[in-house]
Order: sequence, then structure tokens, then C-alpha cells
Amino acid sequence: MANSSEGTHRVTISDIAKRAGVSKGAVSLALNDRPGVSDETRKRILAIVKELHWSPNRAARALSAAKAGACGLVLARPARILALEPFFVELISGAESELSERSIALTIQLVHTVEEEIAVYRRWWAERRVDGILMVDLRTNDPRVEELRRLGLPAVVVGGPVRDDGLPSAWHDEAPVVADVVRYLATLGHTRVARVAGLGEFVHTATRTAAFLDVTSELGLAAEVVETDFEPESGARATRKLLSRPEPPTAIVYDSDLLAVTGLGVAHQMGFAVPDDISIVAWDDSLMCGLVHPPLTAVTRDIPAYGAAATKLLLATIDGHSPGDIVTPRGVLTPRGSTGSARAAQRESAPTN
Amino acid sequence: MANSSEGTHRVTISDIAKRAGVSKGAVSLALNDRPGVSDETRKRILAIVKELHWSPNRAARALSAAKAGACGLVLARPARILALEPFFVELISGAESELSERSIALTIQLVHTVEEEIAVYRRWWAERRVDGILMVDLRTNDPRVEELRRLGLPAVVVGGPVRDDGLPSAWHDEAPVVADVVRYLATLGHTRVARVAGLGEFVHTATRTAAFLDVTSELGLAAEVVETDFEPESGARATRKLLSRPEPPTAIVYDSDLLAVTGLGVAHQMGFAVPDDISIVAWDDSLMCGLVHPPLTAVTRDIPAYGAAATKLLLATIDGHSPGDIVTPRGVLTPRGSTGSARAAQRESAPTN
DNA sequence: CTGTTAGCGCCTTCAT
DNA sequence: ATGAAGGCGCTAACAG
Repeated sequence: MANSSEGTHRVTISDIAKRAGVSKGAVSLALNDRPGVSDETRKRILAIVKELHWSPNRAARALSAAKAGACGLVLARPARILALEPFFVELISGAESELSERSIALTIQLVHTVEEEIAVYRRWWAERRVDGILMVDLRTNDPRVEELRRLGLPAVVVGGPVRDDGLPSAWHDEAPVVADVVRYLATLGHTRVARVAGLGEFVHTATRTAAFLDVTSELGLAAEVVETDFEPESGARATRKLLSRPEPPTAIVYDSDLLAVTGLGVAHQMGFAVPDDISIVAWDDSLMCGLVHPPLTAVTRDIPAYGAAATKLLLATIDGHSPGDIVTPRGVLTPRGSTGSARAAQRESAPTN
Repeated sequence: MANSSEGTHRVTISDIAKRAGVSKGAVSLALNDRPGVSDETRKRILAIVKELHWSPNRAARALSAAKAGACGLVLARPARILALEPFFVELISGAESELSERSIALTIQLVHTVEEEIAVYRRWWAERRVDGILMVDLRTNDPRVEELRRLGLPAVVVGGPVRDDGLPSAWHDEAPVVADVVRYLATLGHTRVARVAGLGEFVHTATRTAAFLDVTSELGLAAEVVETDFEPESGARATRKLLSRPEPPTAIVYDSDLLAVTGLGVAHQMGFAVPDDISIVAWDDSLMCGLVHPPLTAVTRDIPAYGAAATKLLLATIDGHSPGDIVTPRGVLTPRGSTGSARAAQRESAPTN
């Protein structure tokens, strides 16, 4: 009862100053480790700061520094998809590792459309609620890029590159990784391969598809690409379509782990054995790939590192440096049980549904 | 070139006031829809506000209102687990639906331990970075509850109840739901059932376990509970242990969808057919449950609604009202392909590994 | 009904 | 080396 107001009272710099018998300015100098105050006084002040458990008030600091002390991330995919895409949470975890060090907050908002996303950027920046943002799911001719530039809101794109003088980005060329995957399948003897892609408007989807078609044609493989909107239902449909062909592919590369797991379920359901009848490769590796049976061969990227790199770049951009793009480490193929030799699959025609 | 500073200049209330030929105070009154200014002037002011695209500066508003305009959520589970637990993203999406309406931000932080979590609360509150927080994964004798009360940081627990005069919470009694699940299995003829539980320190785990043992004993079923730490490896071990018994259970209820999917993989791997040899029930339904083969019978809750209810309660708490706990709708069992009659399973002994 | 004023808590000039 | 003063943008309590 006696201390009931303990949690309520705020310690301010004035309190410190009063207690130390100096001015507010002196305290400020001492706190920021700048000259203008004697060593002894500084020590005394810092001791009192500790004793009184003083912490700077973010709002006050933000106001005087004209910095929000926060970065933003807007996600424009349906929540139930996001919930299942480990990519985003891992990205967030990587971003945080950079931010929390500098005690910058991460503000997240989920929206439904790109238009809403842009509206959020406008509001955030108008209110100076964030100092910069991380942007994901870059599209070809993405309207967000121009808008962000117009606003002057510091931003970094996760997964570029953004053409011309767009925005800085953290990315790596995925074409060689696609080539690795296709060559791996070719080595296993597959001659009919397919790709279940994500949304074609996304730059990363388009890049991977182009590379896929290039490499397969170079190797003389029969190739097919089916686009989806990343929704599991859509992925299931794509898989069903592919496996219903008179001569179905013997290997399918999916554009996310979620799509791959969906494909695995559909294959099972249609009576295809994995990997004997059909090999499956996931893009982006998460725990989920290892949980299902058989465990999925996947392209593994260190996504938290990806998020951390992008965040580092963002912080530099906010600070006014304008470093070039950051190239992140490329993904590597992690073979697991879902891929196998094509011989079994080709020996006989596919099972009927 | 001419407009190059467009994105940089900030419009303030002073600008509006100058332009309208009134004082800042008048503008403030007009903006906040409060009396003290004539209707005509108000209109004129609002028009200028629109014309100049004015938005309030959060930092300034926060400073003068002594409100951060943000709520916090700290998650203390490993990122790679969080990434796969749809629960959290869905919870966030529900929370946001409430927050964004009032244009309150959601600040998220991932940490490793409860101690770190508490440290974040202290810092956030000391800095007035948030106005309140949503707390998850309540434990028995949870140290966070006392600390939050001591700090005076407004908080709501998602999934209570918190005993005594702890903190307000949004929750529902899960015992009846557990009973439903067990009765459902009993009706299918199962007599040996097991539960792969989460962390026993979590209140919801303890509640479900107690209910599970109660109901099974009441129905005369052989029951066993194995605890895990929610990690897939740990869940896999538990499943392996159960299925290696001389008389293995014919049905297992898992404490999350992630654990259930893991269990399904292990069962497949050990040569158990699902649901013929072993029935599987997941707790918390997400897309993932429908993707695997066979699709998992699961306890379905409207988690976004849960998050929204908790957030509503939090906002009320912040505003100084102290409403009682909110009781959220209970989960319902959604039967799918992973549960079946026990007859097949009991007819013969379990397959060997 | 209007306009002026004084803070919110911090930082950064300036004089001293 | 120190202290006093002013401003960041907004709100609220005053006078006019």
C-alpha cells in the first residue's frame, strides 16, 4: 500500500538534475557522454540516474530528435496464409535481432491489398510513426516503389533487385539456385519436370520461372510451369492438374514449403508414391519440411540472416548513408526423402486416380 | 526539382493556424471536434487541414497526451517454433483488427526467456513505449503477472484465468472441450488413448491434462500423458515412445497442430496407418491440418476472434475501465480423416517398426 | 467564442 | 565546466 504509486511516477531529467544539484543541460551532456561536464559530476549524475531508474521517454526523445525510433513492416497477404508461411516470422526474427540491439521497435501491420499497404505507408510517414520500412513481395512495376520514393520514406526491399534508381534492396540472384535444383533432378534421371509457381507478379516468382524454363530447355527436359496465388487450394489444383496428365512429370518444384506440403498431400491422395512416382522439391526450408513424411527436399536459405541484412541496410539508409544493394548468401539444396531416381517413376505409367 | 522538398516538409498546426488566420489553440479545438470554435471557422480550418495534408505527429501527441499509441506483444518461444505455430500470427491478425481501427500500433518483440520478456516489459514501460501489453502462454505462478502488476503496466492475459486479483484475461474453460474430444474417441471404440502435451508449466497445458485424465478415468479408458516442450523433436520422441509400447494407444491427442503433424509423420515412418492403426487429433486447427494426408481431425477455435476480444479488453483496461474477464467462444471438434473406428487398430497387434 | 500561454521531456544552442 | 533558454508539435488551461 505504501508503495502503491511506485509504478506511476515517472522520473525525468529534471528530477535527476534537482537531485544532483545541477541543470538539466548538464544531465543531458552526462547522459550522452559528451564533453561539457566534469568527470566527477558526470559520475555523480550517472549514479543518480541508476539509482532513480531513469529511462528516456521515447515520445520526448522522438519529438526532439524527429525520429520515431521504430521501423515498419506491412504484410499484404491473407492472415491464414501468413500464419503458415514460416518465411515471414523468420524474417521478422532476423530483423529484430538488428533492431533490438539499437532498441528500435518493429511495428507490424497486416493488410489485404497493395493499395491498403500504400495507405499505411502514407499514414505512418505523415505521422512520423516510423523512420523507415522493410518491403517484401516486390512486384514487377511495383507501384509501392514509386510511392515510397515520392514520399521520401526510407525503405529497403527484401528480395530485389529493384530496377534503375528505385530503392536499395537485399537480395541474391536465384537463377543459379534454380539451375542447381534442375540439374540435380536431371542427374536423378528426371526428364519431365514441372514447377508450381507462386504469384507471377512477384519478381522472385518471375525470376525463378524464367530460370526454370531456361535451364530445362538447355538440358532438353520437358518442362511445365503452373502459376498459383500461393493459396494451398490453388496449389492443390495445380498439382492435381499436373498429375492428371497422360504423361505426368516425375518431379515437381514448388515455390514455397507450404505449396510443397500441399502437393505432397495431393500426391498421396491420388495414389502417387513419393518419391517413387513423383519427386517433390520445396522452396524455402522450414521445420515443416522435415515433419512430413517423407521429409521434403528443399532449398534452404538463412532467412533470419536475410532479414538482418536488409535491416542493417535500412538503418544505414535512415542514417543518410546510401550504400548499394546488399547481396545475401544464396540458397542451397538440401536433399531429403522426397526426391529420388526417376527410374521407378518412368518404368510404368502413372497410377490412375 | 521544383517539388523536391515535398516529401521532407512537415505541415504543423502552426502552418494551419497561420493559413487560417487563427491561433493554434483554435485549430486544435476544431480538429478534436470540441466546442470553443464557430462552425464556420471549424469548416474553414478543416478544409485547410485537408488541403495541406496535415497529419498529427505521433511523438508530439504522445508526449502531450502521455500515451504511446501502441500496444506490445512479447513472444518467448524460439523463432523457428513461432514460425510454425499459426496460433500467433492469427492472434496478431485478430489483435490488429481492433488496434488499427483506433490507429494504435502493435509492437512486437521476440525473446528467448521469460526473464528477457520481463526485462522488455520494464524497458517499454519505463520509456512509455507502449500503453499496455498482451500476454500469452500463462504459466502457473507466473512471475510476469506479479511484475506487471508491480509496474502498473496495463496488461491482459490471453488464455487465463489468472487466479485471484491478478490480471484481466480473455479465456474459456477448455475442460469441456477436452471432454468432447475424449468422448468422441470413446464413441469410436477407443479404449487406450494418449495425450502428447505441451509444456506443463503452461496453464492451458495443465488444464487440458487434468481434464484429460479426469474424463478418461470417468469413462474407464486407459490413458497416458507425455509432456513435451512444444519442439517437434520432442513431440516426435513422445509419439515414438507411445507407439513402441507393447499395447500402444489407438488414439493420440496432441496439444498443437504442429505436434500433431509431427506425430503423423512419425506414425507413417513407424509403419502405423492413420487412422486404421492410430487415430490422431490436433489441438488448434490451421490450414496445415488440412494439407497433410490424411487431413487431421482438430479442435477448431476462432483465434483471430480470441485476439480481438483480448485486445478490446486491453484497450478498456488502458482507458481505466476495469471490466471483468472476457469469456471467449469455446473450441469445437472438427472431425477429418485422421480419426477412425478403433476396431481396426485393436484387431491385431501393432505393426513392428 | 476566440486567442494567448504554459507545459509534456528531451536535446542543443548559447552565455556565463 | 556549467547553467539558462528555446524549440520539437501538440494539448489544455487559461485570459480576452
